[in-house]
Amino acid sequence: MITISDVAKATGVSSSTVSRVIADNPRISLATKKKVRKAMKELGYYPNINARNLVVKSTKAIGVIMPSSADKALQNPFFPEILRGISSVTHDRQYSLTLSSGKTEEEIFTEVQRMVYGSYVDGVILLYSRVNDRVMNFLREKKFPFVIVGKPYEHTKEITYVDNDNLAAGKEITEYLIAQGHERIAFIGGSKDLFVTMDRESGYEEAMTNLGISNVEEYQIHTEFLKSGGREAVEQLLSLKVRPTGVVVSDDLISLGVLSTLEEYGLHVPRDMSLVSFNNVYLSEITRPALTTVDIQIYELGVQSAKALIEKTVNKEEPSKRIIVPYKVVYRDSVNKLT
Amino acid sequence: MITISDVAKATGVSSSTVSRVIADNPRISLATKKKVRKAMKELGYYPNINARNLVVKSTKAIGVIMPSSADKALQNPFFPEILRGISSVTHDRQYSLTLSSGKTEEEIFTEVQRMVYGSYVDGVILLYSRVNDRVMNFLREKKFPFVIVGKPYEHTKEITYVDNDNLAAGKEITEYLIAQGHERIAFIGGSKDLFVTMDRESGYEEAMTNLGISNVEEYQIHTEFLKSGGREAVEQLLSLKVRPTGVVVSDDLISLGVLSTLEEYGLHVPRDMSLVSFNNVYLSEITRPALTTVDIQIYELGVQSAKALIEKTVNKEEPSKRIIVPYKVVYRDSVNKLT
DNA sequence: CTGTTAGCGCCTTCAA
DNA sequence: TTGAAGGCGCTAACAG
Repeated sequence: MITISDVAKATGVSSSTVSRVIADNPRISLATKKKVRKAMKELGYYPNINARNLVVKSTKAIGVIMPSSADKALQNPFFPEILRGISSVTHDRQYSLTLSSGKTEEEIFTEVQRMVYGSYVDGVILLYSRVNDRVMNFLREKKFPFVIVGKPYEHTKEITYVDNDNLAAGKEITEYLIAQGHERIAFIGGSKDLFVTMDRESGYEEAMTNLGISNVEEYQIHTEFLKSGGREAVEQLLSLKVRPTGVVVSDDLISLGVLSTLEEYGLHVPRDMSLVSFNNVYLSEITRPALTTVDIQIYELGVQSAKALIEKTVNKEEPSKRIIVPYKVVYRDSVNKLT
Repeated sequence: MITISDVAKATGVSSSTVSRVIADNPRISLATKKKVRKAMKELGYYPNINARNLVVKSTKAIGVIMPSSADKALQNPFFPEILRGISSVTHDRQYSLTLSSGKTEEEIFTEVQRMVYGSYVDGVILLYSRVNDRVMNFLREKKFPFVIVGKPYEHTKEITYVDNDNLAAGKEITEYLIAQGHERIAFIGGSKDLFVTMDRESGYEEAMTNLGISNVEEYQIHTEFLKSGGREAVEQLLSLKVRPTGVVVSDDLISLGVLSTLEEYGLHVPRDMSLVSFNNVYLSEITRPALTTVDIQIYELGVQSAKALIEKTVNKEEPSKRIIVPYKVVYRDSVNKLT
């Protein structure tokens, strides 16, 4: 490994001068800068990040915490996509990106502890938000910079988070269904204690009551993500004496299962049943029919959260904020207009 | 931040003793060990990773390089899944995991350079393998530890890589189709210069010729991943005077598009067309029909590559090896038995 | 504009 | 079994 003092020697200056050249300190003459840079290039010098981190007490690295991989939800294309967003800004700002996942909540917690205490990272992005989350509490307690993608359970004012207006989105997409003549509309959502689900569902409920259509309890179903997910939910719905004509599904991935089960039962979407959902993951254009879904701009969620976090880490006094990424409904072929 | 000398003071020993306790050095008496550990706990001491890295010249971190995000392929659930595998071993061994992606090949290259020269990581896993890849060449040249998931283009003997026996898999799955009575079998693959595609296709070809069924060139189609992917390929196939009765698709994701297009054209799978593919991504059980596909054990690919890499980093002399993760055909409902 | 000095937190000889 | 001393590579005052 070739160090700062190697290039210092080679150039005949002191190592602090070299250090200043690296930092592009304006008080160094252009002449020496050039000289030093030349030597750096020739010798193939690259700064040792650990040495630097040690002294400046910053790592220029952020940690991204994934939900526990027990959650099959991890398979959601949501994650690669948000990672793409995050990493585009870390790349631009020369930050690095440490990924942390764990099988259990426990594992995740210890990883976060290591990250924080060991100064692995300057801040952390939480890719999930659960009620009363240990990790989040820890971070708050330690006053360690973090941002949440999604909505925090409590202390909303003191936590920076990046989210969509899921309530509005839920409302809008439901109203769209209504506008197409649907009245018996069901809701299929993921786990009840996920905020996304709750918000989207509230939006759905609001739209329904607003239009004087009473919320039928049997029409609101919660299910696991993959596989069994859609299936059970659909079966429940189909067993009802009065079937819905449309359904709002809280995640494209669940829609896939729903679609599949529906077809299995010989029902055609959208003819026999209309479907709308959320996320606009690439899958939603491949399914048949292609899904009408809310594009929540996953990539942008990543970008915003990374930016917000980095700001927080460079300026610890940065006030907490709430960043709402706009959504956009993408109309495709899964909805039928009732006459 | 509380340091080693803080706990030294608190315990009345020297900092070197504390350091040895951390390393669990056997030459320290149990008594002092206990005493020191107690103090560490009370004070909430955690080792500073950068300081340690600086002196031991190792980071206990590995870098994972994703394919350029220009490739829509990134959306493949393959990635979260392999990351899960990798991170399960990094977690176990207390390594950390730095993720690097980039929009362009160029970006990726500079990131890798930073990682390597700046001692961010001890080694690198390449999640893609392209012909004549700059990154790979760089790594080889620098003799920096790395492993490839997939098959390297050249220097196969000197590079450690983790792969499936895609040729055998391609052959087996094709033979299965043949055994079901199919003779006109097409192949739809991703980009031609991806090794996976090539190998799987070779397997397909072998199976066909083995059985004296000549390879029809119009039956071998290459396409982009998402969206348009399946569509074009299918249209090409359907335009043929003699249509195939079965098709081997090189990736579940492409199968989705294929399925969708087929249905659009009013063809029923498997009745009118049988389909088999590769990866056994969770999607393949949700589609209708559920796909018969080769389970390549993505998670395990991740585990193996991480293990191999870590071994390489701790023992630089570790010989290169080729690790083949077994595959397994998962039979579901996308194939029709012709009588 | 540049050099000297000190020190970040930790590990590792070398002595004792 | 433990301490003292030095150094990893870099930056940041403080001088000049």
